Amino acid sequence: MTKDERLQWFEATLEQAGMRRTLPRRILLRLLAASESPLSAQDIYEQTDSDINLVTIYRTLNELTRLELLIRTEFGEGFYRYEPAPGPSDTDHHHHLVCDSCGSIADFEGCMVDAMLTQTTIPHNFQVASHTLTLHGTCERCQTSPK
Amino acid sequence: MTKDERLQWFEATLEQAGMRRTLPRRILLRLLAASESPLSAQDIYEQTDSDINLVTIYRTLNELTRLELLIRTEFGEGFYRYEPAPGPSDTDHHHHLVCDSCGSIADFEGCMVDAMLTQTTIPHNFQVASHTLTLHGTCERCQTSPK
DNA sequence: GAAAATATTGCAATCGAATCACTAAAACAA
DNA sequence: TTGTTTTAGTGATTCGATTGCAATATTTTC
Repeated sequence: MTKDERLQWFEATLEQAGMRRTLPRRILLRLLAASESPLSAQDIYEQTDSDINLVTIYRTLNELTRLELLIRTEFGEGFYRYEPAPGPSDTDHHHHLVCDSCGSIADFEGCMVDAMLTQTTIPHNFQVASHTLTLHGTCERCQTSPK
Repeated sequence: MTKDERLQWFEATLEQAGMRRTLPRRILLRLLAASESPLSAQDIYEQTDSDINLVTIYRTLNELTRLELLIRTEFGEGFYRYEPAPGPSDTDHHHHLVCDSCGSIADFEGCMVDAMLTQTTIPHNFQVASHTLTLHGTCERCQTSPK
């Protein structure tokens, strides 16, 4: 999914939901799309030099998550982090490697949970819609020089 | 792992850590061990009829988690839930099915993530120590009568 | 393009989960 | 029992996140 495609999808989804295209929403999604790793509300607040009110950031994050334009994940830090959703064609989703030593979060492409699930019996007729997988451990840097 | 084995392991770990065997710790672990699904601090507080101070519950949960006697997980509700750790022989760990409709949390035995990881290249030489997998979707009850 | 309609933002206050500092109490060792 | 150390309880506080309301900005309509 290219950057333009993503933006177009974003605009279309807003339109469809009857929501207005406002500066905070655009700034926020642009920031998230450009980020290497998931951002917290506080991260975004700081990266915008406090131009956008923190309340607006929280509200926007909630709305965009509800529209499934963002994915919200908790990595054991006590707050949520957000990142752009993989898009309607859910072929390229990824998961995360969390370093328990330094807290860094890296992407982990090539998820095979879906393939795995086809060969497994899910109890209670539970209908799986999505999944979250997070690998915890030690990143390369911390293996050589632990903090 | 039987109930007795678990209790023994619990006592031994406390002893080893130089921690004392106190009533709150025993009550708390007994409650968690008896529960079908992960409990929050608030859950425990209510189930003990407020006999144990909430601060003590939080502190105890943190300590037991640090000793790896408990596992802490966030299921998207905004707070943590706790459950007994699978034990030193990490063969029988499980994951969870979270119903996005009613919020129920069920266990999901038979994880094959570890097996999966042996056939996958983890980027950046990341050393995996553990993982968390949560399946979201709709439980049987909510499929027939959605809330 | 200007004005009306209404969605959205910002501010102040608030909530709820979780933590801290401190004192009182309980568990263990001698 | 006595003394030492850990642990529990109390009150205050922090921090992430939410809410009500007035002010503002975006879209719609003329």
